[in-house]
Formats: sequence, C-alpha cells, structure tokens
Amino acid sequence: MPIIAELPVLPAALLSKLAGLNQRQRQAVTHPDGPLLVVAGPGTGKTQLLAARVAFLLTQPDVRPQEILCLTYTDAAARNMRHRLLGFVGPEAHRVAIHTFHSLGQLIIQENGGVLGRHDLEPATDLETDEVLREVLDGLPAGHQLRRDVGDAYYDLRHLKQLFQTMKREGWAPAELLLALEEYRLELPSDAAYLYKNPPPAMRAQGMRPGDVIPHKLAEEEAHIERSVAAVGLFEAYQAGLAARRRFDYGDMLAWATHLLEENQGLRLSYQERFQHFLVDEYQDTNGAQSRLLYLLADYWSNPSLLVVGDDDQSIFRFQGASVANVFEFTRRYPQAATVVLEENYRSSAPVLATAESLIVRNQERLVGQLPGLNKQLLARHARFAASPELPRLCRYATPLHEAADVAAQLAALHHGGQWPMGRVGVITRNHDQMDQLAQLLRAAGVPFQRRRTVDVLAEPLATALHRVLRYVDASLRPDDQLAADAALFELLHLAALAVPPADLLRLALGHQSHRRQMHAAGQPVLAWRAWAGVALDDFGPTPPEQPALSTEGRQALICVLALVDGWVQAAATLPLPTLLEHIVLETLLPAQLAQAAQPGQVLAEARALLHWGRAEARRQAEAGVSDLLHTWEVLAATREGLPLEQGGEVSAALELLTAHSAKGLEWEHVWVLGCQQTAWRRKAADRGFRLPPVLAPATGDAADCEEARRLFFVALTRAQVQLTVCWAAHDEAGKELVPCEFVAELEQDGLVAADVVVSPSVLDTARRTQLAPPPPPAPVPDSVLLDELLLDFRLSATVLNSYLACPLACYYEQILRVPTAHNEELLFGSAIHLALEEFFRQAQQPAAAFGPAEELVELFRRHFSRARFELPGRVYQRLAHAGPELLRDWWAQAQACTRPTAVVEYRVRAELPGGPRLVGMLDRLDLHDDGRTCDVLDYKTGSPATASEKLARPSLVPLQLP
DNA sequence: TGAGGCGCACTTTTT
DNA sequence: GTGCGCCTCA
Repeated sequence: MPIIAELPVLPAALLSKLAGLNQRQRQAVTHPDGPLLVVAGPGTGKTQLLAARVAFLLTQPDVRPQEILCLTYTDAAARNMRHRLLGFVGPEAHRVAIHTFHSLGQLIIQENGGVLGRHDLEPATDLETDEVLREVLDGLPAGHQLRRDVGDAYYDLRHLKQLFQTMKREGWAPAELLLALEEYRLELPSDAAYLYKNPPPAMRAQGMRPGDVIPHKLAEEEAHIERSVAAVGLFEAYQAGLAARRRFDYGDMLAWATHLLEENQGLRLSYQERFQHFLVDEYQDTNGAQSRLLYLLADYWSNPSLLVVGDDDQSIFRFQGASVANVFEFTRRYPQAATVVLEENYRSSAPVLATAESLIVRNQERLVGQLPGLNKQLLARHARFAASPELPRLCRYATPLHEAADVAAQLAALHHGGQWPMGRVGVITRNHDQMDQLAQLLRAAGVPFQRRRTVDVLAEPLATALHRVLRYVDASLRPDDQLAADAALFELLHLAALAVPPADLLRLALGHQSHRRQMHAAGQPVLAWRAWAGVALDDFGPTPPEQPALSTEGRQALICVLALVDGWVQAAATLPLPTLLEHIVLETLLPAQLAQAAQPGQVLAEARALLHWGRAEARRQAEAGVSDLLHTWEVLAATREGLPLEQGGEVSAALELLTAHSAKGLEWEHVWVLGCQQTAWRRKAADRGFRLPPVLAPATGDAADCEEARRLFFVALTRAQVQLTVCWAAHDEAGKELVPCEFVAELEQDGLVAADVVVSPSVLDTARRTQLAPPPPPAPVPDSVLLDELLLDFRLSATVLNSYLACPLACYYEQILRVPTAHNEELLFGSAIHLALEEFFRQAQQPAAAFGPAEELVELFRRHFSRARFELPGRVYQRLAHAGPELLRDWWAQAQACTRPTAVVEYRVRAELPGGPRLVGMLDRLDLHDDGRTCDVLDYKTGSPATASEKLARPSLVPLQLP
C-alpha cells in the first residue's frame, strides 16, 4: 500500500527519514487521527517510531508542538525521547510537552494549588514520607493492633507505605477498602480453603465433620484481616501528616491530578484543549492510576489522536501495579482503534529470535489469540547480525562458583587479549546478589565493568566513619551524657583515617584503668576520657604516676588527633551543618578512604552524595544541627533503602552487569544469562505486607507468576544481538542439588542442547583464593608487664565467661580493659527490671513474708528506669517506660499463684576450678521447696525487652540439691 | 488429608 | 520477625 503517495506534501528532510522506516512503521507514523495501538516487540524501533510520529504531526496544518503530549514511565525515557526528537525536528523539540506520568501529575497539582486550597505544595521526599509514617506509628494508642512496644516499633512502616501507595494507585478510598475487607471476612467460612475435607482424628473426636470450618485457620486469616483493617484506618492520619508538612507523595501526584480533573470540568477542559495529540511509550508498564489520567485527558475527543506503543510480552512490572490488562483495556475502550504490529527486528540474529520466540509462545496471556487476526513473529532484519548462524548455548556448571569463575576467565581473556572492546557485552542475572561473585572476580582480574545497582551510602565505610565522628561531636555537646561521649571517643580514636597506632590506644586505655582504680581507692572523682587523655599527653607539669608509656609517634598522633577532634566540636557549635560536614569529610575522612579504595570513583560519589544530603537536610530544616542529622540518619538506616546511590563502575566499560529488569531496552552483542536456577527465577517470596481482599489483589496463582517470569526471561534473551549463552548450576556450594528453571527445560525441548562445562582446576583455584577475605590485621597486644598487673586480682564471673565464649577480643576490651561502653536500651531496660524484682523480693522477706501490690513493683521499676531518661532517645524511653510496667503487672499476676515470697535473693556462689581461676557469681533467686532440701534456681535474663516477657512467664526450672 | 515441627529465606524498580 | 515448603506422623 503506497502510503506516502497519499500524504500531503511533506518536507524533504522528513521524507528522507520516513524512507528509512519499514512499511509498518510508516503506517503507524502517518496514521490519520484516531487511536492506534502499536505492538512493538523487542528491537523493532519503537523510540524511533515515536520521534517520527511527532515529526509527522508537526508537518500537519494547525498542529503546534506544545499541543503534543508525550508520556513515558521513567525520567530516563523522557530524556531519551527529547534527545531523539531533537535529532528529528530540531529546536522545536523543546516545545513539545514530554513528561513522565508523575511529572505531568505534579505539573497539574502545582498549577492548581489554589483549587486544592494550597499554593505551596511540594513533593515529599522518601525521607519525609517515612517520618510521617513514624509519627503515625508513634501516635498509636496502647492496645492498637499495629503498636509494638517491644521489638521493632516501626516493623510495619514499609508495609503501611506499600499499602497506601497501592490504595492511591488503584484509587481505593479507605471506606471502600474496608468494605471489601469486611466482605472478604464474611465470605471466608464458605471458602473451601477454610473447610475440613477430612478432619484429623483429634478433631473428629470433638465432633468435626468434613465441610466444617477449620477454626484455627479461619482465626489466623481473620487476624490478618484485622491488621489490614487497622492499617487502612491509619490512611487519613498519614494524609494529615503529609498535609501538615505541605507535602504530597508519589501516589498523590497521580491521584490528586486525576481527582482535580474529574471534579473540575473547567480545569479538565483547559487541559484537554492544551493537549490534543497523545503519545505513550512503554504502555505495558502503565498502571491503573496512570491510565485513568491519560483517558481523562484524551476522552475529550470521541476519536482521540492517541498513539500507544507497548509490548505485552515485555510486561515485567506487575509488582508495581503494571498490567497487561491495560493493553486489552485500550482495545476495549477504543473498538475503532487500529493496531499495528512491528515484527521487523533490527537487533538480533535469526537463531536468537527463534529461541526467544519459541519460549514466549507458551504464554497464554498475550495479545496474540486475544485480538483477532493479530500475528506476531519477530523477523531478523539487522544488516550484519540477522544472518549469523550461531545458535544460543546452554551451559550447565557444577556450582555457581564454577559458573562465575569460568565466565570471569573468559571475559578476562577477551579483555587482556586485546579483543576488547570487540563489542559490548552484557551479563544478566535475576537478582543482584547472584552477580556479586562475578563482580569480585572481575575486579580481581582487572577487568573494567559497569554495574547498575543502588547501594545504601550510609552503610559504606566513608559514611560509617562520618557517623562515628558525628556521634562523638553530638555527645560532647550534650554535657549530661558523659558516658556516651567517652564511648564514642574511644571508638573514634580507632578510625583508620586518624592513624593513631593501636598499641598506643591500648596503653592509653590501660592508663585510664589504673587511674580509675587509684581514684576509687582515694575516694576522688575519676577523670572522663577526654580529660584523661589531655593529662596523659601533657608533656609539661608533674608526671602523674599512672601516666602510660606512649610511643613517641603515638603521642604525636594523639595530640594532633585530639586537636582535630576538639576543632570539630567547636566548629559544630559555630559553623552551619553543611560546612561542618565538608570540613570533616573533605579534609580528613575522604583522603584516607581514597588512599585505600579499590574504586576511588565510587568513594567520591559517596562523598558527593553524603554532602549533598547534608545540604538538603539543612535546607529542609533551617536550624538543623548534628543531633537532628543523626536522628534523620537513624530514620534512613531503619528503612530498607537507606540513602540510595547508583553504584556505577567505570563509565566507559564495554562490559555491563545487570539484572533482567534493568536490562530492559538495552542490547549487547554477546549476552550471558547466569544463574538460571528455579530458586532464582521462580521463587515464591513470603508476602509480609497487609492482606488485601483477593478480588482487589492483582491476579496471582502459579500460572500468572510463571508467565510473568517467562516474560522476564524473554526480555533477558532478547537483549542479545549475536551470541547468547544461558548458564545455570547443577548444585549449590554445599552440594545440594539445584533445579534448573523451567525455561531452560523449555529451551531444551525446543532443540537446544545443554553442555556440561568443565572448569579447569587452576581457574577454580584462583577464584576460590580471590573469594577469601584478606586476613584481619593482628590485634595489638600490650606489653606483658602491664597485662600481668591488670590481671592481678582477676576473678572469672559468669558474665566474663559468657563474654569470653562469645568473643575473646570483645571480652578483652569490655571486661578486662573496661573501655567505656554506652548503655544500650536492652541493658538499661533489663537492669531496671532486674533491680525492681530484686528489691521487690527483699521487701517481701520482711516479717510479713508477703508480696506487695503490683503497683509497688511498678513503682520500683519506674524509679530505677528513670535513670535512663537522659541516656535514651525520647521516644525509645517513652516506649520502654510503658512496656516495663505492663510486663511486670503480667508477671505479678502469675507470680501470685506460683511463687513464694520467701525466696533467697542474690545468692553468692564461689567455685575454685582445679588449677584455674576462681569462678564467682550471683544467682538471682533461689525458690526453696517445701522439703527444705531442694530449690529452683532462677536467672532473670532480662536483657532484651523482646524476649523478657517470655522468659519471665516461663522461667526454666533447674532443681538443685543444696548442701 | 491435616497438624505440627523445623529449616530457611527475606526479589525485581520507578516516581 | 514472619511465612513458606518440606517432612513426618496419625
């Protein structure tokens, strides 16, 4: 069909561009007004097509660039589109409206803040939404379903976040969702999954018959629903929290924009007039909210100029709400829509396409078969690659290590053999962590590569060093927390960046210990660490007897470092926060990190990200100081993402390592798909979020999961241009058999032959050696004279013994050297409970020999725990101050029934170990039996509030013969 | 068939 | 901390 001949006269430049398109592409580009669905398989030139379509529209009379709206899913795609368009139409491209769905929503909201009653609305950062959620959780009343007094108080934070985003995305009002949950709950008893088919004998004995409800199963699901109901109930509080900060989140960007347009006809008309032509990229990735916004704008016309491009076979973001159903919905909504299928592939060889094709035809959920007359078979059209006869390879390795070692060796050979870059190479895995081994081996072999992965900057060494500095600075600015300052200083002095010889730090610690002992003996106040260090380093004045024998370099280093640290503390009080951070990072921490970094570029990027974050925080909160930053740090660290930074690598590397999801849209001459085991590609992850009614949840079930995974595998395969290698391991490192994923089996069914790859011992050996971490530096040992003196009157208590068994080095520092340690919440909470119980029993042994009322016990706890008020963050203190009394009241109720008030409290024991040290210790409580000869020995074990409840409820009873 | 115990993981990504 | 798969037992 000679389409171009029928067209109005087109500019010569565009004509030549159109001539480069194939017949189907031209058909789409020159389609007259009206909806058009372009089904664009991999490598069929869809971005090119979109750009050409815009160029074509611009040649039409009465079409102005600003009336054309291009919608993409990601920022990167939007940039890419603008770039392409510049090539096609020149500077006019800047006037075309190119948006992501979210930026369009944001535009509509910000242009119409007045309608929403606010002019100053800003998008919320991830951090801000997390803070709002934390406030919501903090504000829960006692006894609320989602309140956690013990354990992680913010456990449900990310589940809430996910729930609220889903609600906004799907347009569920809280009331609607509650109704759906209630309906679901009412229907449970008639759901076959909750009925006995054949009750077990024990249940039969209780009169259960087939068809009766399984009580515990029903109750369990109802409890889940209850939690969901409670969570939905927090939606309004979350929205109110955002509003109080004048913020809207990602979900609101779409939901509010849609709502504005729906409710306000005048507004809708103005946008409908503004945009007259619509083009949507990656249509299979759009979700419900995005489609609604699009249709609201396009529905002004009965026959809108609306072009959507997508590929049902590459829909891989179902977990974000994307659905192939959106593509079906398009054809239902516009029955008159034309459909163009792009089949000519300009990327891959015929064998690669045939392999991918044979795999994907197994999917049922495809447009093929649903749209009449639709045919979709990829045809190899690449000038050079199409005719390549090379078949994809299937490689079976013994273990993942064999696989990584062999691939790394092959890549290294290519690189070092000067065949690099012979063409770009991509290595694809399902999950990030499957790539770790290979990345490590490549780094060791000196092969440059790029890896796309976001890492948490806050968990990297540069940030942890900064964190230590800030903790000390913060603590030393708060005079009520000397212990925390001491502990932070001791840790800080060990930073490699400060280069203090470790042996001298030990000598300093020993010196402080002997100072403490002498001052105790003399009944005089003990110097804190910073003051002590000052005395110890003082060259002038009389040398105190406890002054440690520091090395000359050590003394010099310590003097410099303390001056530096003091300088930071002073600067914190005077300089703005971003400047302080720059001082600390740029002058001290960064140079030290750079000197030993394997990837200096990465460390620089981390430094940039950290400083940028500091500036952003200072802007967000005008008076923000170090302690505010540390608080934010804590919030960020508690969320899964932390402070994300794209981990790059060498920018120009010809080798890229990525996950199948992030490989979408990219291509390489040679592609390796690694780790094709069933466990990686078809794992069923535990759903830990809130239960949704099944009618609202996206289609699940094994068939749908399988097809989603097959589409992802299809995406991975179709990245390859010439060489495609699919690998898996037969066993894991422990020797357990691994099942290759079903798609591998399908490829074998379709005629590919798997080969067992034997990796040479030397290659394996190198890989194993690379894997071993470098040995830790030897721990410094103080001179034996000092050590002997230290251990002169050493007694082995149960605490010390436990500590030693857990970690000898930690025991040496904490128990022998007694370096300062800050009190953590477990310790403070545990000892308050412990002391309260101890005193309570002592009081019970007064002549009356009876327990006091529960409130007496609670009062004891309150008195002891109040010491912790200044040592814990306010919220943690509040939470534990509430949890303690609850715990003790519970215990008291039980103890009334089964415990005697006559117990022996704090029983001291000693044991002489033959030839060894004396073991001393204290038994918390002995409950004497009636026979007067035996008793129960109790140890409270109150350390962690999470487990204290259980341990108090069920003490382990050990009968003991008293002598 | 189902109850109960135990071991074992704990994606993918964008705005 | 939580839920799933797998096992055994009745």
